[in-house]
Amino acid sequence: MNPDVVVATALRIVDEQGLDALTVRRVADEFGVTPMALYWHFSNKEALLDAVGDAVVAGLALPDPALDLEAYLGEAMTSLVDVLRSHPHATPLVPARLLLTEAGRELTECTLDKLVGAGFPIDKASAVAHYALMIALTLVVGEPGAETSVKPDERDEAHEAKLALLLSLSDDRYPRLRAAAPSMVVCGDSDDYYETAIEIFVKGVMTQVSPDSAG
Amino acid sequence: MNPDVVVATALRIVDEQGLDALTVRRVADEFGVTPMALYWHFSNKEALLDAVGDAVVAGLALPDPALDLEAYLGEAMTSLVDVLRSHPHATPLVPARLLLTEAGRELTECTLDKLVGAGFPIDKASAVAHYALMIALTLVVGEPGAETSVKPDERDEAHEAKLALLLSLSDDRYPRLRAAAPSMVVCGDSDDYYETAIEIFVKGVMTQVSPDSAG
DNA sequence: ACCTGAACACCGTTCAAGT
DNA sequence: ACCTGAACACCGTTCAAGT
Repeated sequence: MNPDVVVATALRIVDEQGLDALTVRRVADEFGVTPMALYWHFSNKEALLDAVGDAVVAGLALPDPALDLEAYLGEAMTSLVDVLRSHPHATPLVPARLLLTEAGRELTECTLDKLVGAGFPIDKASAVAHYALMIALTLVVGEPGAETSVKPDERDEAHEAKLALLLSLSDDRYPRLRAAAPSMVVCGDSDDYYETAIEIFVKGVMTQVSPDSAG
Repeated sequence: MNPDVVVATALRIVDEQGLDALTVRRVADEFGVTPMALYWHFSNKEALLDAVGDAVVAGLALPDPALDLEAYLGEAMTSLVDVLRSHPHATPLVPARLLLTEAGRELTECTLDKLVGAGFPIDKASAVAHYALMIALTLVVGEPGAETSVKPDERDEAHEAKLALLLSLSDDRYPRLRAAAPSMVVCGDSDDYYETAIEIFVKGVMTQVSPDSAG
């Protein structure tokens, strides 16, 4: 038992049973050990959670730095989304750790550089980079049909209940809502869901590039 | 003691001390009553949280339905952001309740209608409406300097620590990150932060409008 | 260096009992 | 109809003690 295997085990628990299922006692059980044993390796639960977040961020792929702003921003967000989708339940741990992890810093630095290079003042570049991270985050946590806030075993019932509720609405007052009900409950194509959101955001950012600064 | 005053008290606790501070026992104390007394009015804690979420959504202002897509979408997001900013710590309770509350349904229905009217297929309209909600949400929860995940009394230290850490980075490897450090830790102008994000998203959505469907 | 055992101050919640 | 009291199964964590 060492910090690395503890983190790996903790991440596995989170992946399988959600963030709430990660308790000090649960991890200890996994090693056939007293809860207090973990406090030798981690000063407290928060430190363990931080390490789990770091482990997720470490899986981040870095886009080619030679890409231009539009392409880089799209790749950066895709890269973020991909790593978060591989551990959706651990996603809430990531934002606090991104800038404390090598890969996250690298990605942010390069994103900022592309934005500044395109004429964004540093404050606005900073805001845009922040938006990009938060949107990637929220897309994963809020993916219709894959909500991390609902436990896996309760998902199907929750979806049916939500669908039934939307379909029970008055067709006079809420025709669009009723028509959209199935796609609000579970998204038809996950990849499409992410691609579309990223495209919208990236295109939106490009509308903010001042015309007189093309280099 | 009735459900309404319990919800109001719960919301006040959340506003003042964060979501984690909302415990059944804490609310009971506020009324000088046993924790179990609350179970007469709410079947469990989740039901209380739902009611708090509903109370927040009830404060939602509805934009003028006569606006066109671009204006309406901007107003809708601004409206969402405004109501969430008035209870930032309660924000995580909102997404699950939006479609279960009159005001939320109204806003979503009208947003979908504008999108469909502009030529979006219903599935894509549904996705875009979902993005808009989630982005409003994440902007509030993740506002630099106002993170709801950090307790009010620990915020200033947390900011200083984060700033110091960013500034301690190598200027050779992370020049942009260092330059952006102050604006990453706390955002200079909150209103600007929200306005910019909304503008980017709305402009991005407008790039998706197919040119042959202007009515 | 690494782990145990007992204890503490918290949780949400059930169930029977009071008025 | 509305609330209490005692109890249960959980939390994270401290502190002293073991090997």
